[in-house]
Amino acid sequence: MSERLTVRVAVDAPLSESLTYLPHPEFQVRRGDVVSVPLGKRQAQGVVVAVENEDPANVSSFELKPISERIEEFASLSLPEAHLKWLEWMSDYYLHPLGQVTSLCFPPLSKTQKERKSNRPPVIPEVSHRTPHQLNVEQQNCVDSIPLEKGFSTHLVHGVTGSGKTEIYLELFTRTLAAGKKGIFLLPEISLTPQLIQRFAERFGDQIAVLHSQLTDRERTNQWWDIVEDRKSILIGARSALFCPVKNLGLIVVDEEHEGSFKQDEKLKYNGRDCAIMQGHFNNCCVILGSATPSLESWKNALDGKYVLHQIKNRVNNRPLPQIEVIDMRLEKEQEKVDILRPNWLSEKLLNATHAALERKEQVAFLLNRRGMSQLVFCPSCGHSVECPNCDISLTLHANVHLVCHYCDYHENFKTQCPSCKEGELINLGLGTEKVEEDLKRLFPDKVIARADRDEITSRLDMEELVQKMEKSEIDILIGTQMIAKGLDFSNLTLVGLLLADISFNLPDFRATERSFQLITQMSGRSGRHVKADESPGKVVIQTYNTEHDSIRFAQAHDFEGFATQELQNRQQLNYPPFHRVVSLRIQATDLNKVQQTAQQLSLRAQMLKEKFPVFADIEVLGPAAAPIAKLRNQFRYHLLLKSAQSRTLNQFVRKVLGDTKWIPKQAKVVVDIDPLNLL
DNA sequence: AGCACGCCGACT
DNA sequence: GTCGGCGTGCTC
Repeated sequence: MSERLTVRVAVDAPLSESLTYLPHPEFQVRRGDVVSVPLGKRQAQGVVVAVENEDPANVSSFELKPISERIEEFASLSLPEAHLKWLEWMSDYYLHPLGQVTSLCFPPLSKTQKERKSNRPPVIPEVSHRTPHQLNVEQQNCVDSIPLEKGFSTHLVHGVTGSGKTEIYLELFTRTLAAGKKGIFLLPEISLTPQLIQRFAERFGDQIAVLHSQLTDRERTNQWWDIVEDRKSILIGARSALFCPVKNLGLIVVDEEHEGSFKQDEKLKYNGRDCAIMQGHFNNCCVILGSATPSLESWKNALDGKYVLHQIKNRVNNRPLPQIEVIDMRLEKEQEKVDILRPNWLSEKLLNATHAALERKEQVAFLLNRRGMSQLVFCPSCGHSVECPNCDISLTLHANVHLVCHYCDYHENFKTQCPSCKEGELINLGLGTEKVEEDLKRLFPDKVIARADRDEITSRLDMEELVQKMEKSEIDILIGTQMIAKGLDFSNLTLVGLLLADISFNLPDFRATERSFQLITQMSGRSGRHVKADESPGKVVIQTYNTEHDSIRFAQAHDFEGFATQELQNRQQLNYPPFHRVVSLRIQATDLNKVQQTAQQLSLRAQMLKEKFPVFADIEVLGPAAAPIAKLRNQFRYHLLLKSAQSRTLNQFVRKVLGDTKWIPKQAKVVVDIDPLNLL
């Protein structure tokens, strides 16, 4: 058989390999081109990854089909080589089919020529230009020490809250644009606030595009083309913005790099921060990670010299750091003061501080980490608690009428009679934002109280409205979850109360302490951001049952480095990240037996590989064990944890353990999570 | 992911 | 008889 050209295409289907096609008779394709190909009985979109001579050793037993067409819209757009390399790395590293990785690069709708009129406010606010602030010495030194022209390097900017990191980023983007290059600014979804976008708009006018989950498909598609067709130069977005094929990339900034929400928890389980660094690597440009509370992973990389460390130790204009007071709720409990007006979740000191702040016409925020608390509806006479029938999770009471599962969509009406013993009356243990709001309204009847949580703030417009009201001081007391702990900047907010700091101390998660430290530090950073150097600092009150906990001690002293040193020691002793890498293999199925059996097989395969290949000898295999959330959406869950000092070895090991996956029973599913953050 | 095939229970 | 449920298998 004579040699002929074949085309390898990564198609949008869960296939581990790309498929081989024949070239189209009328046009040539090159690597990176976007094409439509026949796939079974349908047409699928795909990306050409190679054009090569047919491998004679690998002549297939079936007729190859030719490519159907080049997709019109993308005819002039080929994925840049650096972007393709990055996509291939993603596919390899996270063990996800390349075709499904590449499919994330494209916008949800097709391009339209004519602009339709929309009632929605514009994605990019129209604001007048504002001249940049003069950078202070620390900020200027930081900017000057980042070699934008010199190719790939990663920089960790550790600046205390309120140290003006955003001004540094703005200046770096200004320089990038001046060099004729583009930039990406990556944030956790939750920090992608109107305030932030506005600051960029004031500086860069119509040079910016934005991609986040609150956009409609049409808005997203238009923003995508604005960047791809070079009408805009700075892309601001959540992790998925990395997939937009930005040509001529000169800078990537990842703000709040410690945020766990950079990790996608489903499908392609990637970490936006880590992938941003790899994208910088393939594009040969600088990557900046910024945080007031760097992740221990990044901190260790900085200590090891893999990242360049830049520290900003002072707040702008030498504003003082807030004063953090820790309240021991155990003592509060013991005192049992007869005070009908004061609910038991509120300490006397926090109540007094609230009165004082409100009298000075300043604003107060209460933060409640509801997700970490075990909300429990419970029968005091028989001990029964109400659980979700689909998940191994207790239900949460809303508005005193609905019982809701926060994991699946299950909800039922709340009846006070205990369904188990039919005698007791169910009571609500634990504290929710709704209860806090109710109690505060009673305590401060003439104050305006607003609540910010998933139930109250559901859209971009809700958030914008809330922010505006806070800015105009139309709100006196703000109650919120995580949502309000990040990035917000209100000049009149001088008191922040963290109602229960003990968020996840009891969760089986080695990162609980780190998360707690981050939350306290970030939250306290919201307080008193605009007091002058000689004024009294903002105040933070932390209520806890664990006053001596590392996360609280170090956060109170504003001592990140002390905390990191201590916590790194703990991690090293237990072979946890950042010293070792972790992979979680989760087995799930509707049938518990099937799950246990598959988990057992999986663990057996792992043990055998360890014995057979000496390179895998140092890999730790933990489990199999029931996952902390043992049942979710009617599926039972077991997991295996793999640990190794070498990410590369671990990757190879996982591939071998899974094998061709034909051994996995049809009813069961094995889910791979590389570098997992969520171990539930 | 789609899409078809195939095997079983239920209906005009 | 055949309509349609979803378990299983395949896509160059």
